[in-house]
Amino acid sequence: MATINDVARRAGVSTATVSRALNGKSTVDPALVLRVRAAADELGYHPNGLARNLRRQETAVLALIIADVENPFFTSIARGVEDVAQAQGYSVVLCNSDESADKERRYIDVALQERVAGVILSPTGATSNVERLRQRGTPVVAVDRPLPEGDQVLVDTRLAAREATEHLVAAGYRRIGCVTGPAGVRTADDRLAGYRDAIRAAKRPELARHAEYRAAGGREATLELLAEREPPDALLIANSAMAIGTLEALTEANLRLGRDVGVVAFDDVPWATLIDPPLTVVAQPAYEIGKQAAKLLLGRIGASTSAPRTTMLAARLIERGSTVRE
Amino acid sequence: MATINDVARRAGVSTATVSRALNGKSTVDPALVLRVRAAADELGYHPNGLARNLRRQETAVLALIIADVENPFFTSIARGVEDVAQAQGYSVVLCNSDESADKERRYIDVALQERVAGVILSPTGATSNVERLRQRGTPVVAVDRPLPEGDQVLVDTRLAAREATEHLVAAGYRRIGCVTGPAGVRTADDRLAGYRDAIRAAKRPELARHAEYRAAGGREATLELLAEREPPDALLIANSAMAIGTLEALTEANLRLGRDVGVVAFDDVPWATLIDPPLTVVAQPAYEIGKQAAKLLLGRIGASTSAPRTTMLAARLIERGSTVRE
DNA sequence: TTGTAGGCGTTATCAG
DNA sequence: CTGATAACGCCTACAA
Repeated sequence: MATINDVARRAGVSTATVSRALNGKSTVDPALVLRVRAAADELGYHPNGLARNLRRQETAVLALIIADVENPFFTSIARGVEDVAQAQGYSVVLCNSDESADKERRYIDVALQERVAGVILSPTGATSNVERLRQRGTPVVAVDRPLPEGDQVLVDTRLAAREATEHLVAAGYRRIGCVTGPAGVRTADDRLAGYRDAIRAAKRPELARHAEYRAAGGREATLELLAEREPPDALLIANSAMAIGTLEALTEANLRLGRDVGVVAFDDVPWATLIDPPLTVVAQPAYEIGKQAAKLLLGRIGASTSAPRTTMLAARLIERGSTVRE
Repeated sequence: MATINDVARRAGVSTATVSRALNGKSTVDPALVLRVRAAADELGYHPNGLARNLRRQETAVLALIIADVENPFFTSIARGVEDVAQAQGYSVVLCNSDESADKERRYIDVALQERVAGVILSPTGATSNVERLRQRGTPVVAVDRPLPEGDQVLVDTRLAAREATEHLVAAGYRRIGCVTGPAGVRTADDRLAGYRDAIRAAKRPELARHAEYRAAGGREATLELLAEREPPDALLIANSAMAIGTLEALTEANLRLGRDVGVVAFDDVPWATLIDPPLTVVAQPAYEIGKQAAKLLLGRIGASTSAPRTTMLAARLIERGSTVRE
């Protein structure tokens, strides 16, 4: 495998000149630049990034640690991050923590060892993981879920849940239930809190269940609620994967969407308009979250630290047929 | 930032001993191991992966370059790769080539520079990109699309398209159309070829369109076909994103799925059973593709080269209501 | 403008 | 069993 030495020998110059020529330093004789380039091409030379980074003490790589690669919400964030990072010459390494604090810790260790320039993550909640990054001085930005005293890009999800519930009240539903994610996951707790805010203000009974952020979780929680003595006639569902389970459950129970049971779900998915009636959703600006987080992170890299910054984005309720009673 | 030297000094031993102790070499006095560990903890020492890899001339990192992070087919592959890689102590770096040969080249350059242990990719078709990896001796495995004379894990997508089309014929549809991906993308061409195989055998008219592998592409191609003087009464759609566009187009045109226009789409998506009638699909074993590819790649790493291997997996037609005429 | 040489942090080799 | 030392490949003062 060709090294800078081989190129230098072949071009009849020193390694210093090769380095300068290939890195576009202006102080090199154009004729030499040509000779070096030719030699490099002939040898199929690719600079060794490991050596380069070791020397420079920096890597143009960002780590993005998300809770679920199969969740469109997170892949949208990924694209936002990627687009901004690419434009600035950074690569993005995508890691899947799978909602597990342990996997998160492992990936943070990798990030630490590989000396990435910065980390964006949706924290599982184990703050000790993030603490290690901070100790080392690696910039961190949290997305989707808060990070105490850290940079973060969030959605006001409690407010969004409250508005979505108020919408159900206004649409004439009387017994409104909520299926949210696992207790302890901050977005799940916040959405539940927002639901409660609205329910109490409207003086309605509370009907809530925690479940895994997956279709199976949504399905079971929904079936449980439907089996109550006084079942709900509307549901707020905390993410799109769970919504799939909920819709399955309603079909099984022979309940008509909208007419029998109104449904609002978090996250605007491409298939929301394909079902009948179309699904009312709380659209989160996922791509924008990714962009903002990447910008914030890149701003932190190589800059002196300053006070933590929180960017709060708004979600948007998109009313469709699934919350129309008649 | 603490280095191995700091730890050595603090523990009162040499750097060599620190290295041996932390890497679990058996030939170290247990008492020293304890002292070293303590010193490392106190200093918050994380070994520098760059230096380590530079020294060892190897990295426990795989690059996975896929055409679209937002396509569930590819994220499923990613999980398959990840699960196998994790179990063997490898990390996976996910890169999004976005169906662009240029981005693909850039990511391959990064992989080359960072000296990853191996690469898994869905080739865009520009074989020159892969050639660079080969020259350097970096193992490569192609997924989803073929790589001339290389290791690959593929689905017999031509056969699958043929069977899906035959299913439409058997279901009683008469004018069967096809919406496939961009010309030049191998899966798109193969699915079109499979469609043609069946159409010719059945002596039916051919009605095909190429489009982008996205909802907008599917929508437009479908509208075009529907605007023909003799429009199709059934469609084979080459991926799930395009299927969304197709279903939108049918709704706009007031055509009932199944009864008026039968539809089969590639890739089994979670929402396939939520629409009415449920969508007939060609299910590809995406997770399995990822697993097989990772196993194949890991087998190549550090092993002597041998003849290229092709693993061909089968897709499975799942018949649902969207291909029932009455 | 070019070359020489030292060092980034680690691990492997070779003595002791 | 432990320690000194030489690389790994690159970049960048400093010197010429």
